[in-house]
Amino acid sequence: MTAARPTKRAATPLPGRPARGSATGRPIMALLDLLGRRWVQRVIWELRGDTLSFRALRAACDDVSPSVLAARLADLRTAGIVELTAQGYRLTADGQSLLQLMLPLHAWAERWARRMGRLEPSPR
Amino acid sequence: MTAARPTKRAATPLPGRPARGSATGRPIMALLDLLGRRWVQRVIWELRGDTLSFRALRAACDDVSPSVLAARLADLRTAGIVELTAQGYRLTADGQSLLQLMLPLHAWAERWARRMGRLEPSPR
DNA sequence: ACGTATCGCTACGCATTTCGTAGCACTCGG
DNA sequence: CCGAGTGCTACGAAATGCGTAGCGATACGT
Repeated sequence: MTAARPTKRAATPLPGRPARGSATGRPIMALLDLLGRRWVQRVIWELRGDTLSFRALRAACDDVSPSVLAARLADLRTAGIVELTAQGYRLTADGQSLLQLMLPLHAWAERWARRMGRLEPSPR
Repeated sequence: MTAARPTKRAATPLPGRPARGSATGRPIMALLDLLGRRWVQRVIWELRGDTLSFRALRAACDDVSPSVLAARLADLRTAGIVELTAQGYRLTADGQSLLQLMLPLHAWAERWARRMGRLEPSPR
C-alpha cells in the first residue's frame, strides 16, 4: 500500500475520510486525528494573535524541523484552518473559531499545574 | 546524542517539566504535548460517559494495540486525568472538567465537515 | 482440583513518523 | 552581481507507534 508518490506521507485527515484509528470518517475522529499530530496544536497556538512567516513560526515552535512544519502547514491549509498570505501564515476564520475552543485549555492547564504540584505521581 | 535506551519510553508530560518541543515547562505546553500524543484524546472521548475495562476501551478505540493503550493510560493516570477502579478505567474529576472543554470540539467538527464538503481544497 | 474464560498488561520486531542538517529556487534592496 | 530574506524539499538517522503473541492473576463451572 502507500502509493509511489515522490513525497510519501499520510493523508491529511478530513471529515468524511477515514482517520488513523477510525475508519468511520466521523468528523470528530478526523479532527482528533488532525489535532493529535505533533505540532499541530502548537502551531495553532503560536498563530493565536499574529501572522507569522514560515521561519518565524518555526522559531516560535522551538525550531521544529522545517520538513515537519511544512507537512503540518500543508495539513492545516488543506483543512482550511490556516492560510498563507503575502505577510505569512495566519489562522482562517475557521481556525480562529477553533482557537477559541482551545483557549480554555490554557486556564485548565494552569489549574492542573497547581494540582499536580501537590501530588507526586504514583503509577504502576 | 542520547544513547540507546532499550525498553524506555518518553516521560509523561507534566506541568513544570519540559515537554517535547518546549523546554519551558509551561503548563500549556505540557498539556499540548500530552494531548498531542496519539490516542490520548480518543481515550478521553471514549471514557466520556462510561467506566470501561482495558479491553472494552481497547475495542472502543478501534482495537488500538495494547502496548500503546497501556502507555497512554499510564500517562493519563500519572497526569491525574484517568483512574483505575475495580470496575475499570474512568475519568477523574479533573478528567471530567477537561472533557467539558473538548465537547465543543464535536460541534466544531460538525460545522467543519459541512464547510469542507463545499470546498475542495486547493493548496499551493 | 481442573479447564476455561476473562482480566490488566508486557515483550519484541517491524512500520511509520519525526528529526536534523543541508541546501535549492525565488525575490528584493543595494 | 551580491548578500539576505523568503518558502520549502531531500535524505539518512532516531524516536515513536503498531501488531502479534503471550504472561500472571482472578473467577467461574464441573
